[in-house]
Amino acid sequence: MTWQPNKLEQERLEKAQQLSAQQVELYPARVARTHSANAAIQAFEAQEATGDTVSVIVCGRIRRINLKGKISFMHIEDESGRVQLMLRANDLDEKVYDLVKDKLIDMDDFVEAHGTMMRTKAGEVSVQTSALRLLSKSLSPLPVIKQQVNDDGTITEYGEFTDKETRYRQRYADLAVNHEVRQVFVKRAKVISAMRRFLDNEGFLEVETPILQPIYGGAAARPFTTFHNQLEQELYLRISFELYLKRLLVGGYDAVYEIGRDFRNEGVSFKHNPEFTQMEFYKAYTDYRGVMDLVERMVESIALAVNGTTQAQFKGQAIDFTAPWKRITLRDAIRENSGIDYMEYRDAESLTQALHQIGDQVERGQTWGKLVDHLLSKYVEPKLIQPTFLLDYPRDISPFAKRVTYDDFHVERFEIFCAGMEMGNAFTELNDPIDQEQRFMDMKRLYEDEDDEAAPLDEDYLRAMRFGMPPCGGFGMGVDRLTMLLTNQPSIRDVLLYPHLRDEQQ
RNA sequence: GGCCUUGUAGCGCAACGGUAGCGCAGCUGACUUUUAAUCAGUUGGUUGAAGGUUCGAAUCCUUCCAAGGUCACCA
Repeated sequence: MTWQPNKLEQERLEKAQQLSAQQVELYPARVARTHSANAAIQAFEAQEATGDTVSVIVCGRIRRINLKGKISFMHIEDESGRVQLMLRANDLDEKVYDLVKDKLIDMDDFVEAHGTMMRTKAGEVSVQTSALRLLSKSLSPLPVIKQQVNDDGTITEYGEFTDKETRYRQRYADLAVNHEVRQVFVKRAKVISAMRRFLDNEGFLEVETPILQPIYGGAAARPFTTFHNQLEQELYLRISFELYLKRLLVGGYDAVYEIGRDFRNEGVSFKHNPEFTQMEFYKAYTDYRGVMDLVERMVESIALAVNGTTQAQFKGQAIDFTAPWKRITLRDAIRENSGIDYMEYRDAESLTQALHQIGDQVERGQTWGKLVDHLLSKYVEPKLIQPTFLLDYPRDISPFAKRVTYDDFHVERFEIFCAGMEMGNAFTELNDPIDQEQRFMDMKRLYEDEDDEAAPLDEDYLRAMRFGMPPCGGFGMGVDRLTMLLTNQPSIRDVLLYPHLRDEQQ
């Protein structure tokens, strides 16, 4: 794609040429910043009473220009915020002031300003600028957003850059212009660091396991496939970390976790992206009830670190992460919300009929497990707004979980739901290698019945388990979705810097 | 993949089938404490793409492209 400058860009190219003709360096290498914008203002406010001079060199992108003849004002912005430059013809080299007056230095350029801090008549702390230097010439203008600071300190913005496609494709422009978008990704970083801090403090060891895997597993999803040329080996991008992490418990670690990227070759939606960030942990000598307590505390501590409160607003709903969260069995939740007790219909045929009786036209030929899952996602999931543990899932949709003690149909598994979304999944991990092998076989048969691609059987995982795996609980959580909740962003794309989009067409 | 909605100047938006317009930005000029600065003037368009209907299409029809939403798929 070759660049076709539009009219505005053409004008800027001409300005760049004029600057070069005047021996002004467009992209100098050396910078001499002493203060961030915010630090400069703070330093002045700290000294204001004594009247001492505060000399600064500040750098940033020009976000506002107000030319007023022989005096001009600019706002420059760095990551810390904005600071105003007051530029007087008297204070500056004449040639430099002309660059400003002739608009050869204009909006979106990066500049370096030398000067002393002062307060203007209108009361704004500013840099009385004695020298101004271009740091980087902007050839493509950013969308213009004007800001008005209200009496109560809030900021009203005029002009918008809202087209979602352009914002996602050109995230750099989105970030440069939309301050609140920058804030979202600051919070995202805090989510991850708070999560890591919590787990480290709980004695977990952070590990890294392969992304390129010869056998994918740990979830039911289609993988992305790739190929290693030299080894002539087909490889898959991981769909979960589960099986590799649990092998480490065989190796003798008591508690491990990983935060990283999973890849699933499935549909894209407001809560699905082909690559997404997952956290999984596994902890020996506990079970899914122990995991519940841990997860409640973890999410509480993350919410506090990110927002200073365990309350959150998401899509206009108030969400309260304060522990303890509601706990209800899947069976009860489905019975309460659909009127169907799936334990009264223990095969696919009769459960399908029961669904038809309540007016649900599910297709015939689905497995019993899938029908239960359908009941969950259609009748229960949308109603679970506050964080809720749904416990005890049917065995044949949960191949890695240990049986409950009270019957043969259910396993010790929970999922967390919040704001109508699945947020996490946990088991009392199955550590019986004979039972595990049987479950793999059962799953394989189920998938073959459905003419679906069978999940490959991971012999090495069974080999590991045969050495003995301690009883343990495991947990996985979508970091992107948690970030959505804590930043009140309605789509996963809004918490991913570079969400997946189709190829840009010429 | 199905259905619904959208696509007009750099950005945000108007225009009944009848001359494509407004605000901001841009450009020219004025202004030494402005802050959505103000004032005067002014440039900018193959209306997402390609066909079709019509005397006449941004507007109606068809196909395609892209995005958003929704459903399906997604333990």
